[in-house]
Amino acid sequence: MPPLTRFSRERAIRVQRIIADKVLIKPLSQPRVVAAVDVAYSRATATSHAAAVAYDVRAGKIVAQSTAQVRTPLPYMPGFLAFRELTPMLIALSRLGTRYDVILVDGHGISHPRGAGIATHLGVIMDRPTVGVAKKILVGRLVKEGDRMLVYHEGRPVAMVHDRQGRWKPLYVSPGHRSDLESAYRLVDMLRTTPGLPTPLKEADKLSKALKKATRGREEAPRNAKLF
DNA sequence: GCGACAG
DNA sequence: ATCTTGTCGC
Repeated sequence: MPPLTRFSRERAIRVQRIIADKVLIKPLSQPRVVAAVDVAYSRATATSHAAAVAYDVRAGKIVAQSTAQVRTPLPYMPGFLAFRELTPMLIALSRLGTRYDVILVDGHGISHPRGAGIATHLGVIMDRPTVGVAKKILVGRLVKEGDRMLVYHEGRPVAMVHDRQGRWKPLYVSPGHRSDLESAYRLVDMLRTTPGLPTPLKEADKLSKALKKATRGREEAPRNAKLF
C-alpha cells in the first residue's frame, strides 16, 4: 500500500497519546471464546503474514481461523510496533467470522513508554477487550510484590510476570484495553498449559508461519489495495 | 555521550 | 521478527 503519508515519529507519538487516553482498565469477564493474532514476516519480499484464531475455552479447541497478507509498510522500530503490524492483524480478525470475548496479542499493552503498545492500539481501535503477551520487557523495572513479580513504569504496575515459579520462560502480561492486570494474568495462566505461549497464541503463531512457508517464493509481494 | 530497545 | 547448519541436551 502506498502510504497516504510518510511515517512521522512525532505524529505517531501524538497518536499514541490519544490512544493511551482512551484506555479502559477493568476486569475481564469469563471468556467463552478467546481470539489470538500473530504476524510472521518475509523480509525478502516485504510481506507480512497475519493469522487469527478463535479458541473455544470449554471445548478446548480452535473453532475458527483466518489470515491476511499485506506489504510490510515500515521497518521494526521499538515503541512503534503497531504502525508496522496492526493493519494485517485487523484484516485477519475481520475475516474470522465468529464471535469472541477477548483478543490475545503478541506484544505489550500498557507496558509501553507512552502506555500504548500494540495490544492497546488494537483494543482501543476495535473497542474490544485485549491482553498483551510479550516475551521481553519493553519498558519498566521488575518489582517483587509478595508472591508475584510485577513490572513498574512511572510509578504504577503495568505488567505481571508469568513464569510458573521459574520453571518456564517468563512472559510479560499487560492489559491492552477493557482488561486489568489481575484478570489478564489469570487468563494467560489458564491458557498456558505448556512452557511456551498460551494455546491460542501458539496456534496463531504456527498458522502465520505456515502461511509464510506456503507463500515462499511463488508470489509477488502484495501490492495492497488502494483505499480509493 | 551511553545504554536500552515488544516483534 | 528473520536467516540458517550443524550441533548440544533431555
